[in-house]
Amino acid sequence: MKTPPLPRLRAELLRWYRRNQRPLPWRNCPTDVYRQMLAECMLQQTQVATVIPYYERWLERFPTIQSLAAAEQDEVLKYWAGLGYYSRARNLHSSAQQIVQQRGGKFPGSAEEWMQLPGIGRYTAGAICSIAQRQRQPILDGNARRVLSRWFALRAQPSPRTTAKLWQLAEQVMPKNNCGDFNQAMMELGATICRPREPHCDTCPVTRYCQAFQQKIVQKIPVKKSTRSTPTVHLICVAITHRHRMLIRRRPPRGLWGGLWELPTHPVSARQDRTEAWQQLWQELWTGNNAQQPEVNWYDSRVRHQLTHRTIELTIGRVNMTSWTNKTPVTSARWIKPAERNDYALSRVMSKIWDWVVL
DNA sequence: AAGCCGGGGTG
DNA sequence: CACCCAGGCTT
Repeated sequence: MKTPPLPRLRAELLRWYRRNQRPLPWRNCPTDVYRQMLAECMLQQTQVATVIPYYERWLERFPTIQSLAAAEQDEVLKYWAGLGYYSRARNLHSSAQQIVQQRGGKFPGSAEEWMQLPGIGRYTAGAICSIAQRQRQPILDGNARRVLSRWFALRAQPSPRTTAKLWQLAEQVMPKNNCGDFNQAMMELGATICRPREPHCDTCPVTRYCQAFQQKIVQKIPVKKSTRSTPTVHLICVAITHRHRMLIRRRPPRGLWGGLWELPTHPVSARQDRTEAWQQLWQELWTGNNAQQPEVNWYDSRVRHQLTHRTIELTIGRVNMTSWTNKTPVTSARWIKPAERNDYALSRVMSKIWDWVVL
């Protein structure tokens, strides 16, 4: 593998970055460790444009790491609701508490220490250290992976070995000083110029040092991994009302939409119909209640929701418990007024269903 | 090494 | 639709 003249490549890239970087909120405060930590966590697998409004709203409610550490998880999830990958919010909350309660509010001082915290992997640790703490640490995200693969014309299949090789390259190309700017420049180039599909090689500042460009194989790099199918999962979701109140339930602390609230759902397994699923859901909500359960009015149309690796198809039902005597369900559930909906963290799809059912 | 975890932007 | 996004964690 040919190595480009690194000093010149670094200089050209940094020059381009200083002139062309996008004005992003977290770039106004590069050495604010809390804000950088927040941004990096929100940006995991999430595009910049999606993050910005969440980032701003979050900082109004949790301006400091102390305020975040002191908050209830419910409140934290509420400000993450809709952003996806909710373990990030739980982990960030937990990390904030560790920093405040166990370290007296003092942030970790090295990448190794950062990686001890939940939700902080090698990328995030490297980003915080290099950008906010001005240390010399490499990063490797989706952008850097693509940029480096092209610079070095790396044709290897995606694999842990390839990832290790790319980390090695990331370490090799980073400059002695200004490592944070260089890392950001690499990501910025990947996001705006060296894009996956239609890279703007005509405006790229470093084509002279790009092996893939020189060999005219930019489009073929990086090698994509084979795509998996997206199976469809069927769920029922039942809006249970009583005296103008809606029954909502907190989902289990881990797993899909962990810790968020929902109108009660239950999977409809193969060779099973919605009525059987409703019976099982009923048992979950009113454990040990053997009385006859009410009939559900099912809507004809279904709600489809696309996730990355699966399609969710929901059958929506409605139950009004007018003359029901045993109105108290399990502790994870509660009756709320429609106006109280904004007090609870709902996933995107549940938000959609709520509007559909309530309005 | 592979699966799980959301939701949105984009061609 | 398909692909990918400033990834991390569990199995």
